[in-house]
Amino acid sequence: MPELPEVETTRRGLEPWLLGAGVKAVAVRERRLRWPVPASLARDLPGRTIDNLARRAKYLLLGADGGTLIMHLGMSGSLRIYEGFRPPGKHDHLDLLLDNGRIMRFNDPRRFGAMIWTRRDPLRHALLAHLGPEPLGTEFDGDYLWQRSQGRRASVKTFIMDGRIVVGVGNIYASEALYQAGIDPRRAAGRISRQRYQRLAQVIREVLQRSIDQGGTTLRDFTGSDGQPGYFAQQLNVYGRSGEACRACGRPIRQVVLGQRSTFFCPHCQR
DNA sequence: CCCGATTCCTGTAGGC
DNA sequence: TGCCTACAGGAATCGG
Repeated sequence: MPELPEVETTRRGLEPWLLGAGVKAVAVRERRLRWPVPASLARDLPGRTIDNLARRAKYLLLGADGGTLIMHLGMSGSLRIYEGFRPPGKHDHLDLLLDNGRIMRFNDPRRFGAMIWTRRDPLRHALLAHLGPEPLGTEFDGDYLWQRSQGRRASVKTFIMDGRIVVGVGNIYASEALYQAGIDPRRAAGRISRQRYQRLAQVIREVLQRSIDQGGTTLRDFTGSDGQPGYFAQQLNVYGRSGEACRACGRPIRQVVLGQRSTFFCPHCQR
């Protein structure tokens, strides 16, 4: 499931093929994604040249002559580059046909992904306007987290997964970061010291950066834009390891549900 | 504002 | 082996 490292891996993989390419056509085979794919996309995008591929949170922003295709991979989406014609397979919902002979193809079995076309500043789009800071950016640090946590009674895990607080920390990395920081994920966000938030902010950055360096996490089916899996799964300490031994203390990893999401932690190492 | 529950969807895993 | 059900999750949205 694509979290920030997987989206960044995809961005880096796509960028060299897309920058400078002209869009010849858009083929939409399935409009029913998270929101309906707008008909204006197939009209407005062809004829434009792609001049930017940025990431904000888990959104990819494909800029073309002042317009932007806002893309989200949802939880099962992937974007790949193919050379020349290739028959579309199941769940291949959308193609951009490029004038360099390549195709950018969006595949998304669960259709939680999104393709949105805007001619305005994408950062002002309702979906992006109220997002919190990037975890790898300069605004994000322990003091910021601690400030925002004051008075909050929801669990710290739910807190760091809230995109209005900080973006890009999904279910896997939330469990991993809290393990690294030694914090019980069930603890109320507002009852954690400033000092521990310093540590938490630091490990959030570290775990995301390390995963990007490994090409992301492939649990089941994530592949980068070249079809290669990511290798970070081998470094997961708690996620998906319910009942297995904690790598630090040997006691069994526990699984609970927080905010309707499975949560993994070591009750001994995390308090 | 804050917070938890519900919702979208399909592939896969587990039970029988 | 095959059928059926439960579960997984990003994040918008709703209800309290």
